[in-house]
Amino acid sequence: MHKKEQSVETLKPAHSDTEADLMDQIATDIQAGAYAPGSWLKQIELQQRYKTSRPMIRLALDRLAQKQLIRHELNRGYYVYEADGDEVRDLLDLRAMIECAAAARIIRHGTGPECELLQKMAQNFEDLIDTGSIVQQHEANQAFHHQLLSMSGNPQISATIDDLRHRIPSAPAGQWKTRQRVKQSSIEHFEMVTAVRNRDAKALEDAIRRHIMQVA
Amino acid sequence: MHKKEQSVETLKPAHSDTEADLMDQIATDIQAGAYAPGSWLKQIELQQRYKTSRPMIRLALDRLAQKQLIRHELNRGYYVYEADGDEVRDLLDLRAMIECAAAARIIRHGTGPECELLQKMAQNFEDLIDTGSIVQQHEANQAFHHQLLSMSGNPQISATIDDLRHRIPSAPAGQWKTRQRVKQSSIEHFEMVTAVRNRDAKALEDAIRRHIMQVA
DNA sequence: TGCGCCAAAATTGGCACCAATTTACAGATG
DNA sequence: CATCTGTAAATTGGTGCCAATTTTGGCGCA
Repeated sequence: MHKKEQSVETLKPAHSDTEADLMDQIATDIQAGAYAPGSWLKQIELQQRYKTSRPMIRLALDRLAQKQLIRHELNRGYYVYEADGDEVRDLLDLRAMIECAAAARIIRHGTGPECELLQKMAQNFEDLIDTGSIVQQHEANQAFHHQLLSMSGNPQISATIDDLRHRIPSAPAGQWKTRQRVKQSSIEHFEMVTAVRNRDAKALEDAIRRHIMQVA
Repeated sequence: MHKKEQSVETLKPAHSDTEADLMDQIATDIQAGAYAPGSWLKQIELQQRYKTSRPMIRLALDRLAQKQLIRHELNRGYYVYEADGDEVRDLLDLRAMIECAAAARIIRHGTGPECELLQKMAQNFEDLIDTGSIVQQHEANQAFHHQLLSMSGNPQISATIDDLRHRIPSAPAGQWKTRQRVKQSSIEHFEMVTAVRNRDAKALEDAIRRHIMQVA
């Protein structure tokens, strides 16, 4: 058996309204590290855990499997999937590809107030370096990138990148373990803001590529 | 009622093995125009049509809704969704963005035999211009682009583009209505093959962009 | 003591039934 | 005659239950 058992731990027994919320909640818990990669997601446990019915759980698990966050083996169940080295490399490559190509559109369509909001989010991330928790930092980083991509004027880009990023193992897996790295991320955020302000597409593209590839 | 009723027509009563095949089959039938955009997908009809149970149908419909091929209204059901003008523009923009960025990688990683296979597929599409049906042309075109993108060495790229292309209304919607346009597509295919053979990234990028944007 | 086999327990997968909501139709009414 | 209304049909959404498969624990045997 190469699959590890799930780490139960004490999770807040929050319950969800719709099935979409349920899926998001499970996804959040997975990325927060509540369920270790390789651990089996037992349906009855989830059913009790999220205070919902079993078909609901099965639907949410199927959706997560479609998103490639978990995997399904017939008559065995669903387990948390962690992308291996090659897949992570390909995902980061694709993410950098899209975001860099979006740089020109961001420069073109980004308006003044949007730029200020972006600056605000970069500052918010900066403030959370010392005070915030890992998940707070992660959320602030995600919000920054979402805002940046939304300035491209093409909502399909941000949606696609969001899906992509969810498949890349992040915070708890440990590329942000050092504060030095988080600080470097923040610096690069401000580089992007400056590039957008100066309407310098090439500088923005470079900053984005360095920022994404720093993980590898 | 702004949603049209579904066009029943006579569909081959093929049945599927797994639930994934069922979803693909429904998706194929939708893109083949069996169900008109806006028409409601009634679960009992689908159940009889595809010779399967109702939970299976519901699972397949949920997956298609996740893929944005259809939409779901609570207590009303699922209906075929056709992307509007803005969304199509954004999807084509994103598709061109990714495929153009992939051009450099295709030039870099594309090997000789892969290039020959690509040539073969371009020829296959060419041969189907006069003899083949619309769906055959569509499949040959899809196979060509899939092969081209697989030569980038990054399977995530082709997977993402496949998902994207499924969301763009295609053949029956009528951008291939004229034979002239199909011929032009074939010419551009061979331009891409030539660019790959010459290892000319810029030429490949231009050909790809023109090819994708010809639809708009 | 280690290996293989067998039975019991647990978990997943699928199906059938029933409730809730919406839609369509018929009838009454102004 | 148009419109509103109430009832019936149809469709969807959810829950529970049971079969099929896998895992686990225990027993016998070399």
